[in-house]
Amino acid sequence: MGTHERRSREKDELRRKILDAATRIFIEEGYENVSMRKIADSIEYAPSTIYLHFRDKVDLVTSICIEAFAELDRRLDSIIGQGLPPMETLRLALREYIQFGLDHPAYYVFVFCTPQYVFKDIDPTSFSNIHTCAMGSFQRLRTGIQSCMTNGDMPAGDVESISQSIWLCVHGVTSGLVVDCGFPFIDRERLIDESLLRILKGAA
Amino acid sequence: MGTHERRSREKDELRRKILDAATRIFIEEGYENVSMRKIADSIEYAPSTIYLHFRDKVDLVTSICIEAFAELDRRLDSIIGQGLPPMETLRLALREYIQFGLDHPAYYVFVFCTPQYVFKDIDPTSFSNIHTCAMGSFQRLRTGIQSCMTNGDMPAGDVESISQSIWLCVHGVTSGLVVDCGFPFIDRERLIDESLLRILKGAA
DNA sequence: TTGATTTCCTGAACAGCGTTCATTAACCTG
DNA sequence: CAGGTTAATGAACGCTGTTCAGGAAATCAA
Repeated sequence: MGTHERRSREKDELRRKILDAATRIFIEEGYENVSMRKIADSIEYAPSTIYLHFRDKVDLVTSICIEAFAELDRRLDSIIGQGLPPMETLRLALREYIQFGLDHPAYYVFVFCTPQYVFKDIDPTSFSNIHTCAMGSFQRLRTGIQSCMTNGDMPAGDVESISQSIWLCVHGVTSGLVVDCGFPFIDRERLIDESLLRILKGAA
Repeated sequence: MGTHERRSREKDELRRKILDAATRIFIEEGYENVSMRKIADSIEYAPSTIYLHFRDKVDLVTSICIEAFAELDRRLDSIIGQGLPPMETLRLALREYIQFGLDHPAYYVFVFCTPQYVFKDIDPTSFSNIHTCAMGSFQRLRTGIQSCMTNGDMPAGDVESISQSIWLCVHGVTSGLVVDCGFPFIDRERLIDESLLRILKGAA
């Protein structure tokens, strides 16, 4: 009696359809412009149907972001796995982090540039889920810094403090370019590369 | 015949009342939670009256931010005016910049962390006004860097490139702490101070 | 003191939003 | 086929920014 299985498969398929439709809108127009009605229209269901699969809009968009940030972790792991010198690995990984932000502006802004008051009256678990996204990547940064110290490329010191400093700076480069607040930046590639060199020089 | 003058004074006063009411809500609840109806209620006017003084919500909030960032420029000028060594002046000014962001989270997030798609369908002049805010402060940074080079504290180089790098990093520290995306940061003061030292070390 | 004119302000309306919930329709089980 | 379960919906609630025809009040000219 595979009825159960088929039903739950159909349920998963609809969930997938919702996620895909929402992702398309989210990527193109950002969180604020994702609307439950737009999603529903595009998959030809009623808006209320979405609530059978997601608690609320934040829960839906968070699910999208979790998938995307898993992709970041894969990219980072692929760099780490190349067995390059610690300092070079670190630089490439940070470069990849920035590139990920530039490639997925809506995701990056939603997770790292959206203040809490935008998520007024939402389930706290939805909120904490958002930041589970980032913790995996940060753990990789911490490990990378540790390797640099062990290898003698960086003076021994408080790994946590240095990791957070470096993340803040790299986050600044990423968010500054992603948000694009109308500032007349110089050539992107050059700005990113020179910024990274300076950030690593400051830590070494 | 001071009628004209009185009338235009009354007009200014109402504009002021709107700005003050909006500022209160903006500070407490952020851009997204500012509503024309809330503002109107709190000053006992009809929502439509606000549109006689401001083109739209973005125009209103932008006016608020321009006032606030003028305050930042004053703070920076007061530091610059102390005649300290260039490097020390630079460090203190950057510290003040970060502090300004922490003191005025709603302002900082609105100007520097809000992507363009949030301002969909708005007058382009409203948008460009937002970033006029920041240009003054950035010009001061550029001058400060130039002084450091002239003084021999920094190797001669592309002032624009270094200024933008440093701003991106300092912006990262500010926005990272202001947005507070749930990350377990170490002690704020220490994180800020150590980050600043590393940023300046990377440029020197 | 009139009447005309300008200025200020408003109420209602439009189109959109996230979300809830009673009700219906479809399906599976026995 | 009856009973029960599940899926999906339409209508509604209370918000949002914004527009605009119309009214009220203050000013000006005669």
